[in-house]
Amino acid sequence: MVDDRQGAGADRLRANDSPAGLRARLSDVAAEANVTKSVASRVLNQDPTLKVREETRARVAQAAERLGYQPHSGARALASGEAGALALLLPDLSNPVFSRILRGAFVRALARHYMVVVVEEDPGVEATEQVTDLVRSGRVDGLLIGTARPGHPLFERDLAAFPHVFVNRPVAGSHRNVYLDFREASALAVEHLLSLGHRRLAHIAGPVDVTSAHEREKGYQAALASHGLGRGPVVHGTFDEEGGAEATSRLLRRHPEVTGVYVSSLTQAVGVLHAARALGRPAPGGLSVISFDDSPLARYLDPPLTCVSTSLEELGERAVDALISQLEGQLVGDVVISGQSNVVRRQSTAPV
Amino acid sequence: MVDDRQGAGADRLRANDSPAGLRARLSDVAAEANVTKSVASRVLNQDPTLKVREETRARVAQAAERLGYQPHSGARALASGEAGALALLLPDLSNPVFSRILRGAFVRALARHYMVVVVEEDPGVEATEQVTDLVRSGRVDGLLIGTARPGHPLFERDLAAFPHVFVNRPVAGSHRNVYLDFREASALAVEHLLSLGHRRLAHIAGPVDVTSAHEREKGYQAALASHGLGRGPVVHGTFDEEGGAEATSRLLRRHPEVTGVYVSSLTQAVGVLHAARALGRPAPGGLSVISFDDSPLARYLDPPLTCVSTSLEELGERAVDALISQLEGQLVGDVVISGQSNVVRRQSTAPV
DNA sequence: GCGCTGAAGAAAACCGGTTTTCTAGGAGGC
DNA sequence: GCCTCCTAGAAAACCGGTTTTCTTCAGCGC
Repeated sequence: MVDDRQGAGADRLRANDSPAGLRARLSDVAAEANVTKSVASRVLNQDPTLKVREETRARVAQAAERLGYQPHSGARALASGEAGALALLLPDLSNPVFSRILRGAFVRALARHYMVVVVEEDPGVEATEQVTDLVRSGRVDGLLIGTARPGHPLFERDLAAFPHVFVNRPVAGSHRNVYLDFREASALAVEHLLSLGHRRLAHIAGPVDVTSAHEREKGYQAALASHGLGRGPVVHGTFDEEGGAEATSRLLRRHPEVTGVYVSSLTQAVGVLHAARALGRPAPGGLSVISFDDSPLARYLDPPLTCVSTSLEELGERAVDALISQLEGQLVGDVVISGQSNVVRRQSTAPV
Repeated sequence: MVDDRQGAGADRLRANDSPAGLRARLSDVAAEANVTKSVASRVLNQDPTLKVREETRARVAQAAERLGYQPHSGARALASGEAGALALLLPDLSNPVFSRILRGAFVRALARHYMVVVVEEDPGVEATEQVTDLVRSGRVDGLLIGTARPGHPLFERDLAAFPHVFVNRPVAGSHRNVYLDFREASALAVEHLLSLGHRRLAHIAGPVDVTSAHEREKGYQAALASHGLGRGPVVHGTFDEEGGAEATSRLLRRHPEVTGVYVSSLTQAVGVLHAARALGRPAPGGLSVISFDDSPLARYLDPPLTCVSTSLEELGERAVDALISQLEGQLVGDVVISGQSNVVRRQSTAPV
């Protein structure tokens, strides 16, 4: 019948498919430069094993430029096995701590030609499944895990073999941690309070099973010990305003003698200021309050909050670097970000 | 030579390539179910044009289940032309407003089998380029644009033909807007102040070129007009604490007679409370303050902030729905989310 | 004059799906 | 008994890259 003619027609149409269409394909670039796909690909990817004349190389580069060539990410992922994307697992996006980590990770990843896919671990179990899918569908090449907790379902899986680093919340013995020097930061906070004459200190910590919070707590105790003050009181609360407020009322009930507290996070500190006020111990007169982590908000609280500022953006950046190193085959080991913390004095702390 | 043997060996190896390897491929599923790839694919994707016995269908489903089959996203994107991902463009992730929109979008997208890729428009120009790359590399199927401003570089491009909706910040005449009923929310705020006896009101607005802020401003004026109060004073400020504080001092200098203000955003409101305090007009006695948008923070400010709560998560959800409809070929038109706002009374507003 | 070697690039296989086209076999109509 | 039509599925083309293998040709030594 007419099958043959149709077939030929279709073929010709396809072969002629003008590069003026929508996107330029690699074959368009190759045709424009009078080379084959393979040469075009290898020139554009700087394949060191390729031998070409400089002139040809230039022709390909110009053709790509002229056509505005942008490789199809799916095709590339399929052929090369690399997705060019990283997943970042965060517990809570509404917390500025994590949006700052995200920002750092994002910018750094972009500079290194990777995308970042954010996953918020909201509904617990579902997020795990989602991450599994992300990995198994080949959408990402590695995981930046900011949600680590002991016994987290993620570690039960076979994902252990998949490239990953732990961001902010270290996992002991993993040798894949990127985190702030919590000891250092805690020492600064304690020393600030001591320098104002406070001797009866307390720590309002985060949840017991969050390692980053636990590190701050240990840093606090270590700092007290190094000043010969023995162990100090600690109360735990969730990482939000309510957790801070609730912990404060527990603290002041049990330890009314405390005059200075070091709070584990800024969101908690907002609740601490509130509760202190409500309990007739407004900062700084009734209680000196210093918080881990800074943000523009801190300046506008009542009273403006003294903080230990941290470099969360750098945390995100370094985590991306560590993960990419891992993808390239080098295991990096733990990365501890030190020497970046400093106390920002505002009005929530005062001499005794 | 031995080429043939090697070739055959390689082929056999590949053909035998056990599904116990790493990922199950479609061909593994097909082999397991004793059908061809095409049948397997069409069964799993519920192709309505496929004719198969129910029994075969079940065999394929079971095989996929047994092997834990997850299609390779790159391969699928390449073959089908659909990436299965949407980009969400946001101006500032550290602002909880946007993280809530993101959360809503994320959850909804997931339920509809799409990923969300977030892009923060930090460094201005670069972000535009980044979005262009995202689109042209076929990584996303559509754009959720939360960064619209008149004259934004994105609209100059040929992206107009690419599926997109505007989230939160409407663009007049685009017929692709998904936004809150700002008029309604502003009316509630104004009426709340009026109900407390305030008659000299003012509005602390966002940047002049942000349409969502402009809508609130118009809503404020409309509400005043509908109560026969003529036009009220408006001062503009950036969408952060400092912008709110600075606008407040300008306002109180020019209009000291004002007793109630409606603030365009919660971050600004923090600055407003601060500035009012600093200027000897602490809320609520010196100035009643009501803010657009609510958050847990508001409860813990001093004084706790009266807010018009909004459903930003729903905004994200509806935007995703609208965009997916568009991908499916139906142009939806503007979506205005009404009837969800209500005033949350706290202590920053009081009778005159 | 001839085989050898290396440079420069062409050709083809492959990644893992989707989608279109093709075909074997059985039922039904006449 | 033969043709047609339909069902159920097989076969193959294609998406746009990457990567491995092959080919051609010039220069060289002898």
